[in-house]
Amino acid sequence: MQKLIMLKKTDEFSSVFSFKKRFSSPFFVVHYKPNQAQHVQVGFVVAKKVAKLAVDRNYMRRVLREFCRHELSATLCVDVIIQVQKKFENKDYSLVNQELVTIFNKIQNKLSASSGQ
RNA sequence: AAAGCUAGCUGGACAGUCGCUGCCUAACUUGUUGGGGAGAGGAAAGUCCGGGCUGCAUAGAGUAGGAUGACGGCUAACAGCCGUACGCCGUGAGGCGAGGAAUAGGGCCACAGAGACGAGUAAACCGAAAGGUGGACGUGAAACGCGGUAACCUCCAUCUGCAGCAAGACCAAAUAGGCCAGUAAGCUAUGAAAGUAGCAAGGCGUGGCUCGCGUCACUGGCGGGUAGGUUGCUUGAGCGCAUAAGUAAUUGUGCGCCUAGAUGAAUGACUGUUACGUGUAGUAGUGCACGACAGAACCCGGCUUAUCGGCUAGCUUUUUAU
Repeated sequence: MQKLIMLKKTDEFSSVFSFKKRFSSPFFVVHYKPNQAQHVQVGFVVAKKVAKLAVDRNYMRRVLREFCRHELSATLCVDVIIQVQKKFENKDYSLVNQELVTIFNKIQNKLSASSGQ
């Protein structure tokens, strides 16, 4: 299993944002940008506006990390930023998981379509 | 038994699957794998006080500014804690209290009252009048009196440099820029080669030409320093037990223990069994939900704020029984 690579620099974040491709759902906005590296790179944005307490923000980050580690295939060469729009808790877990799965399927389809052209 | 007061403890348990961050250890392909072990709190929070630590500043003294304010003690220090006294609240166990000086000085004193910190109303008296003397009754917490207020300034006593781990220290790529030194190549002779000798000495500008100067290029070196990395970074005013001194806070002695160290930031997610509590359905067995406040960021001592409950100890009041 490949180790999850995180986006860190402000430059990396803003380059993904300025690519202006995204999918949204009730809980998330997912920005993405194909990259040259042979693996997925992810970044999370959990604003203080979404959840005031540090505990809640940490929980959401951990759940997102968990999802990326399990579900993202290593062959997907793309930079992704998951931005949380709405606070979610433990009871929302299955719903959150579903949303992320559908979003990443969309991204996969889009990418394979564009590479096929 | 009920209702309370104070102090302390606790912050469900076990197992499985998939992971994360340090540490120890073994192997080799030197960053991977295997094994072992560790990994949030009583408030980690607010950043309100006080220290340690680090850098800068600093002869000494004073002023300004800031903080504190019964008395005595504890402490590294404090606005903390302990004891005593005083005031208020409570039947009581107990709780609360920024509490020195008003004869150093300034300011302020609502409503009522003529007048509120300096003034003057009525009667009466003086006077031709203007006005003056006079100070009752009443109001009010207080009416010239060693009045109140210092939680208004102030005075007195004591303390007080400034900044903070993004402190500070070290290593240091690329690019640009700084300083210093230098000019490659080539040709000829000799020699087996190494080498030696001689010629020649980068481009552009200045100039008739040479030297020189400037600039560019290249080579080498030096120093600053960015990204990044290492360190600071967890063994400490440390924790537990026993014992001695002390009313106590606390301190001494002995023995034992090692208990997170991340850095765009690990400590997680899911599942099962089970304990406890609450709600709900039911006659019941039982079923179904829900699980307080909240996440380390250099480290300690406090304070304040948030918090579903549970347990332990001491004490108080009321009722009942003996």
